[in-house]
Amino acid sequence: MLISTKGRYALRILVDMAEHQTENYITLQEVAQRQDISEKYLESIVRELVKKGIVAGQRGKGGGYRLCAPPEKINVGDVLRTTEGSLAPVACLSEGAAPCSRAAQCRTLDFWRGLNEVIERYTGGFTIADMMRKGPDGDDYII
Amino acid sequence: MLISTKGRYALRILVDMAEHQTENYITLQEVAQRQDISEKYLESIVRELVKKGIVAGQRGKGGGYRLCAPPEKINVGDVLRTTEGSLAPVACLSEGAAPCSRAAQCRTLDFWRGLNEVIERYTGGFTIADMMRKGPDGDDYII
DNA sequence: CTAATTCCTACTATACTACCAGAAAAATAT
DNA sequence: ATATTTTTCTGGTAGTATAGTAGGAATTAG
Repeated sequence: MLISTKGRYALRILVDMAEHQTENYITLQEVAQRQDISEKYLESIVRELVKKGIVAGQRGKGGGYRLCAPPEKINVGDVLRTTEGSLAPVACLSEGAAPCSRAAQCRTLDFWRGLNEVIERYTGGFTIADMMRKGPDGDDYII
Repeated sequence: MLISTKGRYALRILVDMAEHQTENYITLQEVAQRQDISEKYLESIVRELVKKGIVAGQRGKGGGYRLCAPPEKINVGDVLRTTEGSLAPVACLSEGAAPCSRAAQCRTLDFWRGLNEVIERYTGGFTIADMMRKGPDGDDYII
């Protein structure tokens, strides 16, 4: 499994926030309820997004979170790389991985590099805006 | 990480066997030594490849393993799906996964489906023959 | 001051990864 | 028949990662 729930939830959080943007901050409680995800778990995920500068947090009454950029500027590859650490399909292609001593003779390395590129290219070409419901108010169309 | 050592080793085993094919069976000991992988661990991986019909085992003296098809007919996607169970990037796209109750409203599902397809297409377009060294005898070119 | 909210540290249960050990079963050579 | 070589099978284990949970400190608004 390339992507854990952490990465999946991160995207859902960001799409949810993008669809419910106002001038005010959005609280985690709201998001957790709408998305039906444990608030405590969301907290740990959002904190990583804050660290990476994708969302900003504001403490205290009236506080919450807001996106740091418009949804069309938030790259899905960046988000997933934040939560997952790396999107590399194999360990030897992760950034900061120890170089493999067999690399020179490795018959499979080119294959893995190609797969890595395909994944990077696909995820890098998607934004949060691409995932938003394009309807008049962002709500679901219930028949 | 999409692919564990199991999947990576499986490919190395198959390429190794393809490059050292004769009329005889190839023993695990040989492969393990050449690839510098624990023989016991290889055993468990190869057994899965046998079950799937990718290689065939022969017990007893003179026994070992051989490929069931020529390398150009062994699809890398099939091999990896055997060892990894599934190549789906997220759980809800694995074959046999319980259908997600949020699927109808899911903003991210199309993204995941697209990623899944990109991965399937890439891995499905590669064979063991594509990974073999094309030199005269399959050995490494040292200098 | 009080309430609401993020931020931070630490813990836990479960599952998965990457193996290892030992023996049974089968085939071959002598 | 016996010894030898090989796969096949069962059952472990230490370490790491996943998916959370618990509790409280820090900060801000009213």
